[in-house]
Amino acid sequence: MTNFPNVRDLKPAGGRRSSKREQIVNVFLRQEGHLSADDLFDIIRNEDHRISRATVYRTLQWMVEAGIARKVDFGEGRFRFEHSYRHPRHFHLICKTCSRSSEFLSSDIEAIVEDVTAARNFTASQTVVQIYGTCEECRTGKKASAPDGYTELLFARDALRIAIATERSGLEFYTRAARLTQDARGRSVFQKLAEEERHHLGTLEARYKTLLDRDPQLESRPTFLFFKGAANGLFAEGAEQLSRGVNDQQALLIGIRCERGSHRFFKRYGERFEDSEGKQIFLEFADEERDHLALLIREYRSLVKRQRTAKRSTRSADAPRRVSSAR
Amino acid sequence: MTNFPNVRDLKPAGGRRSSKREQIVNVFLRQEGHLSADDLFDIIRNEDHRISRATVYRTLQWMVEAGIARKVDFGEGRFRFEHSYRHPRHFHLICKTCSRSSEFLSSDIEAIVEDVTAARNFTASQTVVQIYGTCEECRTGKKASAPDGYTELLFARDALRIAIATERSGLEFYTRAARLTQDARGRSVFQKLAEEERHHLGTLEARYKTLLDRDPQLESRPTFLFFKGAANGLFAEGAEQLSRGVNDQQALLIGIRCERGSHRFFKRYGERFEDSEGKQIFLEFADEERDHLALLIREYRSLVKRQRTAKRSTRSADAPRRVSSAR
DNA sequence: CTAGGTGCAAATAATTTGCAGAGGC
DNA sequence: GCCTCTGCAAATTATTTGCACCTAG
Repeated sequence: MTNFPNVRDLKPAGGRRSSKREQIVNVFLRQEGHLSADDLFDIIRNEDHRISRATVYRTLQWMVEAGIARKVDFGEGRFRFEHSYRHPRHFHLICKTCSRSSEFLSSDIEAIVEDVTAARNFTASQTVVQIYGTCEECRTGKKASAPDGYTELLFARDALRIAIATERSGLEFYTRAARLTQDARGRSVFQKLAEEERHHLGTLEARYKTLLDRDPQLESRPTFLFFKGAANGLFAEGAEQLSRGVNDQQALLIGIRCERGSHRFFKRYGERFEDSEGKQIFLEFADEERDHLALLIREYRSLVKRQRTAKRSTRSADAPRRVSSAR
Repeated sequence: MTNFPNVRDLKPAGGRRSSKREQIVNVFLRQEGHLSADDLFDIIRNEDHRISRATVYRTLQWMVEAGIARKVDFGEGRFRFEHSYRHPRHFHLICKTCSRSSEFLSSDIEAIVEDVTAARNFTASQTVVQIYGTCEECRTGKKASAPDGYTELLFARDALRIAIATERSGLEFYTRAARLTQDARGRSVFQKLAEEERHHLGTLEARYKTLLDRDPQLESRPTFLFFKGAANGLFAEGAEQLSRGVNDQQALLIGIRCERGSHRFFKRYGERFEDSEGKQIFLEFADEERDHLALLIREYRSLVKRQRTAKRSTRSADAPRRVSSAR
C-alpha cells in the first residue's frame, strides 16, 4: 500500500531528469483514482505555485510515453490519467450520476477480443471497455462499494484465489486419478503430481495470507478479476469427469488438458503481476506445470506403446507375427 | 441498401419541423461511417452555404436525443456520429494509422457485461468496447476488408446464419431423439418437433436468400456478429450428447435445455432487428420455441409420472401397498 | 402572434505551441 | 556549452451560448 517507487526507478524512456518533473510525477503517483490534468495542476499548485499548467501537461504526456501513466477518456470532453505502475490494465464501470468509476478485469473479454481481432486480421494494441450507467450507491442511496483502491492488490487477491482453487482441484484430480489407475507406473506419476500440487497449494495459501495482512478488508472488497469457469479451479471439470469413470489412458488425456490450461494461466497472469513476489511464484509454477505437462505426455505415450505391445503379443499367440509398419 | 426514411417518419421526439433541420438530417443519413460535426458541416456547405456551423451542432444534438444518431468517441479529442436507424448497437475496432473504424457485435461480451454489472450491482445503460490497433490494410498494404457498409444487413445475415444452424441442429436433434426414444408417445412428440424445425428452416433459408439478393457481395463480407458456441447451432451439443446414448428421460431434459437457449436467442435477436420482416420472423419463432419448450416440459413430467406409477405397481406386486407421501 | 429554429459573433474549455530564459550534465 | 526543460502568453480546436431575427403553426 505504501512504498512509492522513486521516479528514477521507473522506465526512464529517454529525456532528462528535472526536479520539477520528478515533483509532478511524485505528486501524481501519490494520488488515487483518475485525475484530470487540471486536478493534478491544482494539487501541484498547492505545493509549489511556481509550476505552470503547460509543464503539467507536458509531464503528463511524458508519463504516458514512459508508461507510468495511462490516458483514459470517459467521454467528459477531457482526459483523465491513471497510474500504470502497480496497476494492471483493466476495464471501467462509469457512473453517469456521480461520475466516479470502478474497475474490473475480465479474462473472458480478453479472450473474445483475441478471437475477434484474429478473425478481422487486426493487430490490437489496446482495448477499452467502458460500461456507463448508475452505480449502486447512486441508485439506492446507501454506501456500498469499498473505495476503488489499489487494484494491484485486488488483482493479486483474485489471481491467487483462482490459483488456489486450481491447485485444490488439481490435488483432488491427481489423488482421485491415482486411486483409479490400474497401471502401477501411471499411479506413481499421479501420486507424485498430487504431492507437488499439495506443495503449490501451501505456497499460494501462505502468499494469500500475507496479502490479507497488508489490508485486513481485502477479502470483503468486490471481485476485480472475472474469469468464468476458472473460479472453481481449472482441474474441477477434469476431476468431475474422473468420477464418472474412465480408463487409465483417458485419465492421462484429461490431466494433459487441465495441466495445459493451468500452465497457460500461471504464465499469463504471472506476466501481469506488478508485485514481484507474486510474479515470481506464478512464473515458477508456470514452469513446473509445464514440466508436469511434459511428464504426463511422456507417460501417455509410454502407456499407449505398452498397450500396443501387449495387444500385439496377445495376438501373436494365436496369429502369425506381422512385420510392424512404422509408427 | 436504399430507401432512406423520411425525416418525418423518424421518432419525432418533440420539436418543430424545419427545412434546414430536415436538410441536415437527410444529408447525415445519406452518409456512411462515422462523421465528425465538421465533416458533416463541410458536406452541408457544399449543398447550401447558408447553413451555419452552430445549426449543424444543434441538429446533431437533436438527432442524438431523438435517437436518430449516436455520439461516439474514438479518443481523437472530438466526437463522431453514426446512424442508429437501421444500425444496431455494436462495438468498434479502430485503426490508429488510418483512423478508420470497423464494427462488430459480440453476444459473448454482452453476456459477460451482464455478469459483471450484476456482481457490482450496477445498472448499465450503455457499453462501449473499442479495440485500438492496426488494421490489416495498414499493416500489409493490400486492400482487404470490404467497406463497412450497412450493419443492419450484416446483423441480419449473421443472425440468420446462427438461426439456420440452430434449426438445422434442432432438426438433427429431434430426428435422432425420435429414433432413439422407446416410449411411443415421446417419439411422436419428437417427430412433431422435428417437422416444425424443418418448417422453420425453410422459412429462414428463404429469408437468407432474399438478403443475398439485396447485396450479392453480402456473403463475402467479414463476420459482424460473434457468438461463440452458437455458430454450429444451439442444438449441436445436445445432438452430440444423444449420439453418446441416453434414455428417454435424459433426451427430454437435453431438449428442454436446448429449446430454452433457442427461445432466448430468437427473442433477444428478434428485438434487435431493425429490419421489420426479419424481426417478425424471429419473434414469431421465439413464441413457437416457447411452445415447444412447454410441450417438452409437459412430456417430461408425464413420463416421470408414468415411470413412477409403473415402478410402484411393480413393487406392489411383491410388497404391501404403502400410502404414497404427497409430493 | 409566439415558441422554436437560425445565423452570426463572441465565449468557453481543454490542450498545444512559440519563444526566451533557466538548469542539469 | 549544449541540449532539454520550463514559464508565460498566445494560438488552436471543438463546441456552446447570447442575442437579434426569422418562420411555421
